[in-house]
Amino acid sequence: MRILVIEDEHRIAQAVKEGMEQEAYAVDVCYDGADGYNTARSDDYDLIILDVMLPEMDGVTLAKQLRADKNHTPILMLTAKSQNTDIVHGLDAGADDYLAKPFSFEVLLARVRALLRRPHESTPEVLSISDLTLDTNTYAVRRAGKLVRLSNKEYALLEYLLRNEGKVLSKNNIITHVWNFDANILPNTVEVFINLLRSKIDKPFKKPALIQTVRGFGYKIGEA
Amino acid sequence: MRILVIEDEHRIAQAVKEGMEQEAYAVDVCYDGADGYNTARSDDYDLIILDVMLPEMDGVTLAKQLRADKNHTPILMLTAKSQNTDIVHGLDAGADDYLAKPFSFEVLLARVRALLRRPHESTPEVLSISDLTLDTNTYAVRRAGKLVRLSNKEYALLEYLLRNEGKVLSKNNIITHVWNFDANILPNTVEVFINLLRSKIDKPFKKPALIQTVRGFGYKIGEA
DNA sequence: TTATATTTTCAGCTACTTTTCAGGAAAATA
DNA sequence: TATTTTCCTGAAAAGTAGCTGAAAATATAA
Repeated sequence: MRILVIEDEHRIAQAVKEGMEQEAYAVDVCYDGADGYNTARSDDYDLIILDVMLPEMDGVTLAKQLRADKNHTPILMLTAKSQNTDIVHGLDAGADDYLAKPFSFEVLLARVRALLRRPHESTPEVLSISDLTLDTNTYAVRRAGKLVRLSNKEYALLEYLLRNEGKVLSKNNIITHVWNFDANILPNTVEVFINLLRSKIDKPFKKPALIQTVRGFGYKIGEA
Repeated sequence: MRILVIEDEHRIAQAVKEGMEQEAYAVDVCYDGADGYNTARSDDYDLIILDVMLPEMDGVTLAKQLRADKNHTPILMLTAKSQNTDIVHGLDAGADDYLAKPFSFEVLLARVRALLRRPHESTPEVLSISDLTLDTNTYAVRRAGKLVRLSNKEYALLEYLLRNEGKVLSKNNIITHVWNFDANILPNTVEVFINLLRSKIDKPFKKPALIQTVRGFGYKIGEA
């Protein structure tokens, strides 16, 4: 899950970025509206967290522009304490929810999850396929009932695969979604992590492998 | 446990804040209704203490608004002595309890405790797991029957872990819940307090440790 | 005040994670 | 069959998370 944060207060941007990364989201940050608009346009984000007050281009204009471009990425708008009129403009402009500053990280996280859930309406807390389960609450991953210990990146990769079950994901797609777009990662790193995952959830089990290579295109998770 | 106090009389607000912090609650204060509404909306509090008479937005309206937003945080409403009609309006608007000014701190504390207990209805006053117990009334913590002395923060941390038994809590999550959201605390401080707790409730006992590290994700309390 | 306890930061250490590298295997193409 | 491309994989290198003893800062008590 990739999130774009457009916020000129570095302190807040940084806090949001770090917190979200902790939760295994890939986060990019832009510090002004114009930059944010371009980045949002040229990249495929799952959510945009957008401050109203921004240099270069304000949040309301930015949201309007994106919607005019037929970009439907969910937008969570941040408003300063007493800019209640902004809220109206914001929702008007196409934002999907708003949050007044200062906010707690927990609330932000709850809203983000709600927005990310929305399209599928009822994303369950436990993702699963065949006898593999991933519990987003406890971060516990099991295959055939056996608990499997995964590192943060391994977990993020598996979660991304599971959320796109059956779909073939290219290495670049995986890099941009599991890592940040400004992360300078070789495609081979994805191969290595696929390998790590396989050696933990596929190889030890005498069962049909769940992670498939689709030569020339990427990887997918699925049965058979 | 995080409490929001919305009260324009600084003297009272201050007294409540200090008293509650003494009792190991994390307290934030807002001095007018609009500010209070936004803060309550954007933050995940466990209880709101709300004055009826407020500048910008009165308490009854505020409570109604929150309930309309589907915010179910318990509300304890403060009314001036002879505003008995307010009480009716207040409870009508969604307040869970009320208290007439002037009140003694002890009474306030008792009500707060009652309200914090209520949501789960059957939330016991004694939290426990395995042979560890934490009595929210007396603040007594025991492991294997032995009384363990904890400092304020240690207690708050343990209580938070116990109230989320089995769930993995990230360091950021812990910081926002056990400290105030505007607290500038290094993640390492959490590590240090986990260490302090362990040295009091886990290490001295030749038993399986209760506090678990989930590397890359956070901590949880639970058996095995 | 001085002493005492609590809270917070700091610095060093260890183990684990992440990333790169280099060579080899497998599949596709000529 | 040789060549090219893509992927796999073991191992080295670089980077990071978490633990801990101790010091510094802060709060509380005597």
